[in-house]
Amino acid sequence: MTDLQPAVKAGKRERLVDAAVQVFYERGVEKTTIADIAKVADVPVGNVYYYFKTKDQLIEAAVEAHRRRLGHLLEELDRLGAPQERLRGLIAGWVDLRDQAAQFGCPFGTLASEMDKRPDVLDAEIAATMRVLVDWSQRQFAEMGREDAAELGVALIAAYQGISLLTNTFRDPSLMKVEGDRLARWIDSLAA
Amino acid sequence: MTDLQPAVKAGKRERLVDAAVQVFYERGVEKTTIADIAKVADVPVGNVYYYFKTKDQLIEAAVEAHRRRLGHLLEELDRLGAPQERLRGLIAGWVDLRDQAAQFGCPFGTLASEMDKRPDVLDAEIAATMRVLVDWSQRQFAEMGREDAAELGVALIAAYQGISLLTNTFRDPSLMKVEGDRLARWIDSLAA
DNA sequence: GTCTATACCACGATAGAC
DNA sequence: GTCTATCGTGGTATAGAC
Repeated sequence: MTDLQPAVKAGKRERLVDAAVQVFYERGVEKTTIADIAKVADVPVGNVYYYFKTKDQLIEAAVEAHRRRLGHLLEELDRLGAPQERLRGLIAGWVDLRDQAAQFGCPFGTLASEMDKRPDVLDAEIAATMRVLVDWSQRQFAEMGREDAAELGVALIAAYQGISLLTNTFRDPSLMKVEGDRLARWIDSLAA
Repeated sequence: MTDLQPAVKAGKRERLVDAAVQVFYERGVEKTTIADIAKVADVPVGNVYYYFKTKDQLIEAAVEAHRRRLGHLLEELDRLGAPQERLRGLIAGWVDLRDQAAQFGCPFGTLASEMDKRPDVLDAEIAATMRVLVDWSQRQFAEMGREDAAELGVALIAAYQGISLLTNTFRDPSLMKVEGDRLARWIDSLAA
């Protein structure tokens, strides 16, 4: 927050956010208690409230963490040469995490879905984070010379969110693999 | 359950299930209280427990209701002539409900997503219901002569689940419309 | 800044009168 | 079968000692 915080404080706060991201993902936000997060972060329960006054603030911090993580991933992908390669790189990352998806779904999509039902948390933060991903995809399609880049970007992210849900519902990681291969072929077929 | 129940009893039970389906959808399962459902169904709170001993039983009844509703929808679509027409009919239904999707997401997808986080409820029921939809889609693609019907059926339902999530996250019904049109064109392009 | 003990409340579920 | 009143549990949040 402000400058020059003692290292210990920064460490605890960070551990709490990391724990929140993890436990929200695995157990769901509604079923997660502050005590669950405190335990994983190895911080006494009451002390959590020194860093986050409410559970909602912890959720917001978790969303922020997702946004940062996503930003870094896309920076990595931007180093790849052609837009097709970057898109295929994104898909490859999804397929790599297919076992996780089968267990818990998409780390951010499940959060977005749950947060829609929680009116007090700012949807704006969730939507903005999802938009980072959609915008990036649309930019790649545009660089490929596609006039319909806008709808293709949406379609790609939707395909991922949807196959994450099905992979999770059927607990079958191979669904993600098959769909990833199909999407990669589709992208190659779109080259202008 | 057993035969020859008085009409009044059947009426109340049915009202409770209808209310559960509606409120679970709009407010989310975790945030919904028995009192919420009782109120919408116009049944006194304590009386709910005469029909359903636990909240989980109410959830199971709601899933069952989704399965029945889905079964009827697919029967309707089966009356249409060609498999392409049936698939386009399915998509048209999704697009018609785009405003609802923007508000609350896919009625069944959001439930499936939430139930993954609730270990006590039988996933089997959820997966079986989703499978009805996937199987039906795969059958249509197979009738169109596609060898890859299995992956196309999964891809179609995933596309719908994903665009429902994005439509909801961005609160923008037009996303569903644009993706629906794209999917319809895609299906036509697949005709053997 | 750290941690324990606890206030307070909401919800699921039950007891028992009618 | 119907309904009211209430219990018990568990979770968020706080008070206040250290």
